[in-house]
Amino acid sequence: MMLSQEEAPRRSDATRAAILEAARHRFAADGFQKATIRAIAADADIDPSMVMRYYGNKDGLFDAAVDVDLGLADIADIEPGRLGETLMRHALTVWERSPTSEILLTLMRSSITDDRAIAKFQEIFARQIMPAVLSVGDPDDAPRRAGLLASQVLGVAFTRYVLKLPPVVAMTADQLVAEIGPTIQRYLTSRP
Amino acid sequence: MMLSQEEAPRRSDATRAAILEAARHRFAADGFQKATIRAIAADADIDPSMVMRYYGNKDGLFDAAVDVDLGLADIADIEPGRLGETLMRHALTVWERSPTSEILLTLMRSSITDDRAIAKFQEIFARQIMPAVLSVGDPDDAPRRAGLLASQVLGVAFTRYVLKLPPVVAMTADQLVAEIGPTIQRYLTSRP
DNA sequence: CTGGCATGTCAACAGTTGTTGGCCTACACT
DNA sequence: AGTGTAGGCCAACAACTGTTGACATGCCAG
Repeated sequence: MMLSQEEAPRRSDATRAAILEAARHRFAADGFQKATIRAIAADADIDPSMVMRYYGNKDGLFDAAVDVDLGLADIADIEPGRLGETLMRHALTVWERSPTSEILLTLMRSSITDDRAIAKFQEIFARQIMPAVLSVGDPDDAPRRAGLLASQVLGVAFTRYVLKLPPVVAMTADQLVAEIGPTIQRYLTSRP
Repeated sequence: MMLSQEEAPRRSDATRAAILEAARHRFAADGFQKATIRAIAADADIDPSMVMRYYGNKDGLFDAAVDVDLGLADIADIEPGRLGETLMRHALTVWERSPTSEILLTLMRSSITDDRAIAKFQEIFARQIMPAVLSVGDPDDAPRRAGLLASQVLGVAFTRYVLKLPPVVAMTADQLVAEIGPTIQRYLTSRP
């Protein structure tokens, strides 16, 4: 009995999910190259060939594992004067909450070595960050402001979660919001 | 006849240098994992076993290839009011001039996947950036200010040279200095 | 000239990788 | 109950990896 033309629940859904979760962990910890299908399969407690069956190849698995929603849809509702502060706090939350943080770490760790990850990052920038910035301030100037925003937010993420520079790690979320929030605010509202 | 106890010029110096240059290129382009000794040797037009002979193993080659001077020694000479502007321009220069830029790109591309690169980055931060920041402003507060500085400068490098986000790539050096210089200035002179 | 030694080449090793095909098992439908 | 099929496991493949050792070459000191 076919329930629907698509999205039919499969008996293997649990396995698929286990693979995906293990993949996210491994990719986040090791990056695309270093994360092996064998290790992912071992974490998920299944056979490596299962990964191939369900996701085709390693690239397919990566694409499936890396899909993220930054939650920037309703940026327009934020009080304009508190944009920087609010966005910075939101960024820290997103970066410190699984599974989103694992996906972002995965992309960062892999972008270093793989065009796949760079492409995905650019897609996230174009499809989530740019539209959000478009909804505040001068639309024509949105790319420049979005670029500046990304340079600061990703810089914090890189130094705090990848390089783990001691002073950046030591700062609390409140401190980071207080220090960097104003920067974000200035970038978002600056004129060309 | 032994000329000296160390640093004697060797007949293989040219080969060693060729290996190092090829290694820098490959590491910068591919990161530590993806860059293979065979590829590096092919670029340098020598046998892979030569790499092993002169640098021990892949780790040794990486250590030898990744050694950088950010040129921050005389930061104290900069006019205090123009610190941010001057440092931002200096950073862009360093990141766009070989071979320093290649080394930094190498570290960034590899830090994603390898603890070696992270350790080297932390060393550069501790030995070059921290001392520089120590020489301006309150020494007790230097780590925090250096951390903020690094988060913004590395963020620009990451979005401009690794992710190549179009708006960040499109900006000229002058534009970046004008936009981001004030941020650096504020971070360097801020109070805790 | 002749020996030794640094330099370089060649081939092969052992391990790991992504990937594939064959086979067994157990569920779901008639 | 019987059967087709999806789910899962095992073993193996070919390619590639870092690394090693044996052998050739040519420079330089004696």
